[in-house]
Amino acid sequence: MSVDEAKLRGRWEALVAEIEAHNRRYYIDASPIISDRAYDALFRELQELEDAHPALRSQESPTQRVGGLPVDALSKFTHPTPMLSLQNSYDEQDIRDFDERVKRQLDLSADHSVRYLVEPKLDGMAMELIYEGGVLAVGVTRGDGLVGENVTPNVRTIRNLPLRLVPDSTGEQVSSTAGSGSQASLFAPTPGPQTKASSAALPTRVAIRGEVVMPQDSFQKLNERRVSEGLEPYVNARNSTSGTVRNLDSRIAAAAPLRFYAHSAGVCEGRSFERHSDFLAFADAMGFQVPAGITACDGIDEVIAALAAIEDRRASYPYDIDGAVVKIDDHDLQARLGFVSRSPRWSMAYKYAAEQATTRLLAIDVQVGRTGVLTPVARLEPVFVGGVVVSNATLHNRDELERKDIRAGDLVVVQRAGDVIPQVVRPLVEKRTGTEVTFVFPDQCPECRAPVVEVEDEVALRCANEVDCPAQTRARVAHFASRKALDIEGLGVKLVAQLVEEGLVRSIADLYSLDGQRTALLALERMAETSVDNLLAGIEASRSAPIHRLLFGLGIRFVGETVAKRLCGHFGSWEALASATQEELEEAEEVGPIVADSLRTWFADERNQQLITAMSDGGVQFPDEARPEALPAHPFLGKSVVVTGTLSSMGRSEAKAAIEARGGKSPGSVSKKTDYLVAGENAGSKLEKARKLGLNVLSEDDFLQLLG
DNA sequence: GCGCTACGCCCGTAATTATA
DNA sequence: TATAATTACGGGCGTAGCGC
Repeated sequence: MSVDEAKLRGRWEALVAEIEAHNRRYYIDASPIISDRAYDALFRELQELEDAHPALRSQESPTQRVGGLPVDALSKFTHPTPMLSLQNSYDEQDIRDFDERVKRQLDLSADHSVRYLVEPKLDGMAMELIYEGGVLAVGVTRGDGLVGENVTPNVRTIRNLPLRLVPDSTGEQVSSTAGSGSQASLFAPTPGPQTKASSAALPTRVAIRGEVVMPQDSFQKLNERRVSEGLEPYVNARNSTSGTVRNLDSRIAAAAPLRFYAHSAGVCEGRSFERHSDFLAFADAMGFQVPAGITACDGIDEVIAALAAIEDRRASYPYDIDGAVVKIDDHDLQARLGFVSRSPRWSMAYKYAAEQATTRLLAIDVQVGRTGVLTPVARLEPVFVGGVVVSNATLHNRDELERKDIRAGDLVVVQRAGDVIPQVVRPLVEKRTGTEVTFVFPDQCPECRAPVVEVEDEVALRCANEVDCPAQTRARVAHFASRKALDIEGLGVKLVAQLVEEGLVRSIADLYSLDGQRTALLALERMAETSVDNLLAGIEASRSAPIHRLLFGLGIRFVGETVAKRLCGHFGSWEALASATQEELEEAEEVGPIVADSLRTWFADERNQQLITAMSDGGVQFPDEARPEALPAHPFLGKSVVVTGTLSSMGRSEAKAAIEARGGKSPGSVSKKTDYLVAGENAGSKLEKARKLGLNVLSEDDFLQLLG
């Protein structure tokens, strides 16, 4: 590098650092120390410098916050570690139950005080930001929790997040958000972790998770602007946020008042935290905005007080909140509690009661689902509640309908449960006029007129015509094509309905012979060359889908996403699964007699065997499956690791848990299927047997090393 | 009995493509 | 070129029933 270049680079660095520092003061601390004009001058100088010397421009420059050229499409991005959701609670008792469960699982006495953090729960869009070498590399939406969408260009335009991690040298001036009011900040009484955080090393790779929101006042201004430009105002902030973040033109995102608030970490390499509060202090020190009002609590009584305090101050926050989150602060305790399927055991969301409204129930319709279940649906006089206009709501089933005594013509109370799903709470019986009509559940399928059957001890009523009912076929095919199943792009409910209506598709297998039906496809409504190509490409891509998606997509009763993964992980191949006996099926985790019976019955049915053959003939590959995809690669993934003898560093059940957490199994005895034997002190016959079988024997040290 | 999964359902927004 | 239709995706719940 020449002297001149070094000088330019130095000036660039200085400008970037200064502008970002001002950004932080303006957007996070709300205490700017220079005028807008002075700021603009700095910004212009940086832009001119970069225009004159494009080599200087990089993605961490504040000039990148104004948005760049539109992209063609959003790409998928796999989260380094899955983004889970939280278990919900709705009242004090739920929270106390949570505390008791935590103590029981941790073997703590009932009077022990666990240290919790209580944080406001922002109502926006979940986001993961991945920083590599301290620079923002990727922003990704939650998606299905495993794979989200890469929205990096849009995320870069969010003003109150750092494009690169810079330890905060000013030290004490943190987390003084506008609207924080009198509530003590988490960081104020405990300055300890924060100095520690800013002095320690930057992680080499870290995923910062949080929520993207539009503050209420900015949202209103945005709408005023839209109205003055002759555009329709947006209906609510959350959906606008979602739409903006997923916009293909990042200049749109740059013009929108998006803000990011950090709340937790995903993957974190090269840095660890003892407590969640340490992480929050670290995030704060690195230039992230952390929601105001986070409170550390000793014991559940303080938690309940903190929840009440946040609810009292709900209206004073600059953004919408829909509840609060309770987390165990200590990371060791978190690790000991672990996870259930999609949510951690060490955290709980506390959700506020939903806003309610009154409206007229116009009619009750019946829908037929893919399993033939008949579901009554309320058609409502449209009413604005909880930020949206509600006109439909599920009534679940006949029993529910009778229990609530809901009649067509009733005035009813409606809410959005959890602020999302419309729900009919109750009828206003006192407002009845006598013209309301009690709903009589049909005894024929509303779609195909087949008889409706009732199974003893089951609430649901079903259409008996499993094979030919068009409603069931439509729902089955749509389910097969849906995101969590085969994820066939371009095949939505409307197109499925057309395909079924025209007789082009009578079963899932027919999808795989559509290649030869171009002419027929082109004749369908709204289908021209492009759409047909897209559809066929989507179907082609699904031919090599992993078998757990296929299994889930088939819609076998009791086999959902989770169980399908378990089964495929357990059996490894389609053939093994299809030929498994009742007993073999029950050996798989989470599979009991009912699920096993459902599977065996399904595979034994000749029509289903023909279906599989037809799919296979249509080019579906049914590839073998090595491992559940949710877990990161690890030597124990999919392996059977037996522990014997006494380990000095942990108990046997802990060792088993550690193995299982990494995707392995830990049965009690050695067989030729065993991959590793961990031999502790005083190992006996199992060690002998393992040696005889020539298995891998690990010492405790080897084991700990492999655990990582 | 508790905890968890399966299943079904809803609304708003942006993008995309067909069609008028 | 403008409009309409369709898809995808973001936001999760309530209820039933299985597994442990």
